[in-house]
Amino acid sequence: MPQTTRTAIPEKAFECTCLRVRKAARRLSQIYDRHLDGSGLTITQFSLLGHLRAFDGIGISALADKLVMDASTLTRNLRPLEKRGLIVQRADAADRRNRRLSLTREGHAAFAVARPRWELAQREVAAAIGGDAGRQLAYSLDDLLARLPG
Amino acid sequence: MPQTTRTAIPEKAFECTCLRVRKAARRLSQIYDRHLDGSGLTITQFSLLGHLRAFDGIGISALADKLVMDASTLTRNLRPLEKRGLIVQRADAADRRNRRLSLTREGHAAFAVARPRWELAQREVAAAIGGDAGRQLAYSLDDLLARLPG
DNA sequence: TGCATTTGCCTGCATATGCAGCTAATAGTC
DNA sequence: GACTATTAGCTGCATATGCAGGCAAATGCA
Repeated sequence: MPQTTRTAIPEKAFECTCLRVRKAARRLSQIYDRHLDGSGLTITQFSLLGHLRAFDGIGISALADKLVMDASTLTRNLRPLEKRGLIVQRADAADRRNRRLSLTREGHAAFAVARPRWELAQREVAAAIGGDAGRQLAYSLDDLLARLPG
Repeated sequence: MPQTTRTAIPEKAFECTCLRVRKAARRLSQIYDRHLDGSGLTITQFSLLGHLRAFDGIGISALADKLVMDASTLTRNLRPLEKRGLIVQRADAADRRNRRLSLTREGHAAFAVARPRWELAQREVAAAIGGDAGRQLAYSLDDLLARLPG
């Protein structure tokens, strides 16, 4: 069937891995943020506090690496949290370029308040996609990140 | 081994599906944007032009749905493209609330210039994660989006 | 010690993201 | 036709994102 349409208009747009992942990220962020609504934290901020809880005293660059995020973005994302007193940064005595990040008591409290809401989001997503698929997806994404270093 | 550490500091932060997908999205966006550097388009803008190419005359809301994106975000993302003359919007004659989006000749040209660069990024990622894993990931993400409607 | 390099972080700029709330235009009902 | 409800899109606000380029502290080397 040669050239039935000269200017072919495909029903579907091209397949793009990046777009797919970004769409999923937007949908998931929306779901998590809705669950966190009322906790005073976005999912970005919750993840941040969670990391500071696990890696107390970590510096900006090291944390940015863990989050696969530009250090300048992290600097700015920390600002509202610091202004609200949820985190503190102090210069490292040994190397004053380093800014050691820590949760305050209020930061721990905010995380604790948000955590059950986060768990509901986590469970909702796991239920929707299925346990096996969820584990498979987690593995795939970790593998992707491992194979595509910055 | 009871209570070796009272204040347990886990070596790893919590497992969060949302964070994982967002990290992957950031890494992939970085890779695609670097490949597109010099084309004058970001991967966001390239995807947008690609969709307008496939869905000529589509409205803001319908396109936002396809992109899993808030309509207000899309409105703003279109602005720089319109200012540069890559797209046009005209009110639908039949329903003047609708703003029909189209690529201009310059928009088609910009897409054509960027496309081979995008293909390189696409191939680089596919090579890094492997063909089977790539298809599996695409399936998983499409399934996730289908199971988690807005 | 002095100087070049590297490292850690920040700022300026531009774009990306979504929610709440708004206006304009249409559709539905009587 | 008039009133109401719905729909499409935009604006204000706040946060999220990364690159280029800057500054200051530390390091390496002569």
